Amino acid sequence: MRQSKAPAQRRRRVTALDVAKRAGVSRSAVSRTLTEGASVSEATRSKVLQAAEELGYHRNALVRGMITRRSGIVGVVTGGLDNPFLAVAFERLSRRLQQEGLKTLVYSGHADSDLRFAMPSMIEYRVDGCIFLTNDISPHRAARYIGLDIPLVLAFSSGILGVSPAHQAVPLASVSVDSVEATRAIAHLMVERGCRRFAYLGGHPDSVSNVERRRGFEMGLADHHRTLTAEDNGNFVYEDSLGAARRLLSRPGRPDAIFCGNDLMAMAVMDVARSEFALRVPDDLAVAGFDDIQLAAGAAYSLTSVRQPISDVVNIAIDLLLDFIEHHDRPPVEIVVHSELIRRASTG
Amino acid sequence: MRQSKAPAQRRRRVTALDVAKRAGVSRSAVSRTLTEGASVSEATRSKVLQAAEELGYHRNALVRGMITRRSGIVGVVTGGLDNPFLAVAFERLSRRLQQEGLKTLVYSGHADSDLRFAMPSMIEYRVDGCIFLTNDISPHRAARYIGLDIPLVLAFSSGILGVSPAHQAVPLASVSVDSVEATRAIAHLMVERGCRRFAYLGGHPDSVSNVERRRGFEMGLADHHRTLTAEDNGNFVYEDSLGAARRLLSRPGRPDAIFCGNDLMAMAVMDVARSEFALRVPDDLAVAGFDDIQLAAGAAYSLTSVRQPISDVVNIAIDLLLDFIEHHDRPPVEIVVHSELIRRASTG
DNA sequence: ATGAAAGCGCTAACAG
DNA sequence: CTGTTAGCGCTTTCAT
Repeated sequence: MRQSKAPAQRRRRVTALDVAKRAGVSRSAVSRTLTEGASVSEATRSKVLQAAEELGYHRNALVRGMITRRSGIVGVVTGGLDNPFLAVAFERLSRRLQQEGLKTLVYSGHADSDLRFAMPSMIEYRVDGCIFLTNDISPHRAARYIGLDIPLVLAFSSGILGVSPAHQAVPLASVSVDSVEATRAIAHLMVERGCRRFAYLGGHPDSVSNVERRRGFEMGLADHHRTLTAEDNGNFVYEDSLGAARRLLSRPGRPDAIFCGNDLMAMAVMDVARSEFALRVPDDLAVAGFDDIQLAAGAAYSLTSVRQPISDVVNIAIDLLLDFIEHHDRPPVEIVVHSELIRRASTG
Repeated sequence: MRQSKAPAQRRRRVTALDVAKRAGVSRSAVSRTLTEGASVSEATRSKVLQAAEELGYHRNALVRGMITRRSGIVGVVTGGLDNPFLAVAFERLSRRLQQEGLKTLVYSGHADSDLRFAMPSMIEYRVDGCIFLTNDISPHRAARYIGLDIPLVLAFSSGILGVSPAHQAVPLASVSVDSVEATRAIAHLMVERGCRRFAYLGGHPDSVSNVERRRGFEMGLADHHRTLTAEDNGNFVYEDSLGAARRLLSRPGRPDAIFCGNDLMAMAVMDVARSEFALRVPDDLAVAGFDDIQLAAGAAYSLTSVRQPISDVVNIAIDLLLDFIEHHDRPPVEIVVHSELIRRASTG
């Protein structure tokens, strides 16, 4: 924590004792008045309230948290809010927490390496619980958070699903989206449309979501005895995907169908295909993405995508977390919600 | 704050005293070891460190904050992270704070009404300072935060500029972007292109940014003796702007140039114009936006826009805040940074 | 350089 | 219903 060298010269804030004196009651009376469901007479209550108002008293939640062993703070670990999908999810998440009377303490870290510092810092601030809002956490990293004795829920990322058999199952609570069914359907869509050369443009190779999305697509191809003919990596971001798209489209045996690990990458593919290769979508190239971000529905892209039920995931994750906070010993559960394929013009 | 009815049954965490006992030293020794620049012998230091490691000790930042009167927490009040521009700014902001060793406590609120609860809650958690990351705070609301005795900086929103003369100047520290010059240039661009009927599609009518952006555009028109012929509101979001675009484009005397208060709205206009009115951009309709979000550069829109120097604003705002935190009595300053017009195909 | 002791502001347990 | 009395876990004088 950043501490000044010079002693803090900040004006002392009004304390409960100040209020008590002014109201002519005891500290406890003040405390009780401000505590939901404590027994205080109406007379005392109003005296306290008035004194508090006059003095501009705000009770110190830090101290309160120390005593009650409940800080009222939930840590949210996330990375890449420049991804619109995560940004929307984060917005929903923090709103819901707020609604529950909880504060949101953010830790943003991109790579696994950053995330190493996330938990210690959360523990120092004695968060009541923690939510991981990211789809690029690796199972390996996730495994480190077990037994930290802090309620923890993974949102949009499952602890065990889609992981290579070599990995141990990771008993972390999580709420994830089943992407296999929908991405499989995308492959079917493309095959039935007559596409012949299929490419996958992915993100961080060993992230659970990437692995799963790719797998679903491949399964769908396999259903029709097809396979991936090309693959590249756009790191889940628009910029990097421009180059990847160029590589993909410059290959001999250019793909006529590209499934992308998220919408941003799909949009990059469409932009490059249309403007640099004069390809028509979907006639020359079918494209599909994942996330169904807002602009995917717009006429410019009209992108076939997979919609994740953001609110559902967020709400379930929080319900789970709240339950963990109340009952510290609940065994972790893995919840999977379904995604929805949204067919649009980009796949015909 | 959410408090359980049942007493917290959470396992007691390791305390400094536990560590002290194990290391065979006093609490103070532990405290010193963990405090930057305190005098401890190397021998003591390592004993403490080892004991702490073995016990899994994490010092309680809440308590520390209570004593030092420095929580190490900065409150960030923001609304609408579904706006990609703000999401990116938020990401940058929280990263920089992290880098400074500070924690980020978020409050998300959309309307002014929500924001009413922001500050009390920040004060309860004894944040060291507060940053307002929003461009739709009204001066009226901003005025309420003066004299709260908490370091406060407005980012992307100025306290006094662009406000009707009726409003008093508001002495709040702020870092804002000068939009007038660039939006004025947009008007010039459109006029010189031969456009004749100019519309403005705006956001929350009395937000400072909306007022300013519109004003700059009007000034630019006035420079050529033109005026706005139409105006509508899309609330700074894509969805709402679809309807607004339809209204605007259905009018008799359809505009042939539309300047939008942000890129999302401009994209909605382009989508509607192309797909529903068969208009070509820029030939039949010139469009420009504001923010220069990532997809504005993409081939699909190639949108003329105004780039705000996000990192600069964020960094300056934090520098300012840190300074306020150290020197509580600094007079508030208003810093204005320049924006940059990015010309793209949407205006020819 | 180190330990003892005194709080920080609050809640909780206990008598009344 | 109320006030008194203990702490919560830590930093910080103050002696040593």
